[in-house]
Amino acid sequence: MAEGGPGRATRIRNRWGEGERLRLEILEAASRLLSELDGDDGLSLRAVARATGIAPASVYQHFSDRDALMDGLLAHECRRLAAVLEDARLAAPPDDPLGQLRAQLHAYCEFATANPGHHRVLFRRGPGSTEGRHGPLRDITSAFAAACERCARAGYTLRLPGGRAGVVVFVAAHGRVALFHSNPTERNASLLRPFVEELISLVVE
Amino acid sequence: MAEGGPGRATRIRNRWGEGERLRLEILEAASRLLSELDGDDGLSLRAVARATGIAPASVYQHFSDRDALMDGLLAHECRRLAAVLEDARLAAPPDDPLGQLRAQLHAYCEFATANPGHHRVLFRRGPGSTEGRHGPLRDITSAFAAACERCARAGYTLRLPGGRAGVVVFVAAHGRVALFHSNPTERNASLLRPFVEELISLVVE
DNA sequence: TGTACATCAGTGAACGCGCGTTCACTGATGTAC
DNA sequence: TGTACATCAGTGAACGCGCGTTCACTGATGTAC
Repeated sequence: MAEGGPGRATRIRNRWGEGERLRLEILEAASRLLSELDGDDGLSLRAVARATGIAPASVYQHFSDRDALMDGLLAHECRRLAAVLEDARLAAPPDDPLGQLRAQLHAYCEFATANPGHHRVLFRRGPGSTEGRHGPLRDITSAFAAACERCARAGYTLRLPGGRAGVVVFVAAHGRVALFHSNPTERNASLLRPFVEELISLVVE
Repeated sequence: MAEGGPGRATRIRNRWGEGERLRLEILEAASRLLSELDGDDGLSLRAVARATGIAPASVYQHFSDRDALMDGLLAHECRRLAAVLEDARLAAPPDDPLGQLRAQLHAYCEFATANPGHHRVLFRRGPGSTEGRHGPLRDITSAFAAACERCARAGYTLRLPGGRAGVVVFVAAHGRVALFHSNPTERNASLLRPFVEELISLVVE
């Protein structure tokens, strides 16, 4: 073993024909690592390999280089966040679109504050190549825009046209989260809920 | 010379008793480097030394280690941003507090979009030690809160109490800037002005 | 059934690189006597 | 005035480290005949 020290998990190799499983194992290990790191510094290819319990060279069977690994991780985290938002919407009453918007905003803030590393990976500048690679932004903003349009159809009066209210409210929550992460004195998750309520009060009625 | 290659500027050493000058030269070189890097990756102690035109070891005469250098750079950039905001306020008519608020918001966005690296350094998680080290946040938010309170005193009706309007408006602009930096499709500075106007329209009157 | 070969999942060791940091030093400029 | 010494600004070379990446390999499992 190249590195058998602490942190190197023991692992039984996948069976013949099941090598593709390792790809997901790597992404899940990287995701786990992000939770422990609370930031994305130190998220090296070698660290991911250690967390997965494999040799660094083995990563190259599934990702052509470090950038490809990070792109894969970005896509993985995009799916996770999209699921969180969809779950929040489904958990709110189906006939309460404002409640759904509120629930999704709170879910976003909770995800972002509880998972600093994941949030960082989702919203950071990617490695050069714009090709075929895009963050979670388009899906998220359109989700919030749609939520606001449902509110408008249900009779709420919004103070911005079309989906703009949703965009503004999400962007503002994103800004609050960014400050939560960047400033030690702002790292208090209980301040996020009232902030979100303020935002909603600005935009609706 | 340890590294005489390209990037190493020629430099005449400071005169006897003027060694303190180098401290500022280092910070200014680091700041210049941030402009070229448009991000804070690659902002190593050695890269700063190269940009300053000195040997890496010489940095240690003014900063005890890399973290101290970064703290010094943070303070340096805080002063720059504070000056930008103050200049914007002074450039607006003294009897137009709403114009001052608007000017400061636009100035913030312009600084942040034109200086990605500087913005990143200002709003990122610092090196562990919270002691004696704080970002520009407190000064900025209180500046915007004060701007909003001036508006209220001048007769404008704000839809949030006290300085909250200023805080919300700044946080939302910060969120918009963060997306500008994180998402290639959002890197269009001309979209920031209408966004700021939307924010102001939400909060005032 | 046996056996030669192909394919698979993954490894171990090495490479060159830039990094942060240390340490003894160099040469110029000041000061004490 | 000269001279020994102290202080100053800054250097050069080396250290150990973790990194991304490459390459020939190993051992197990499948397949063709």
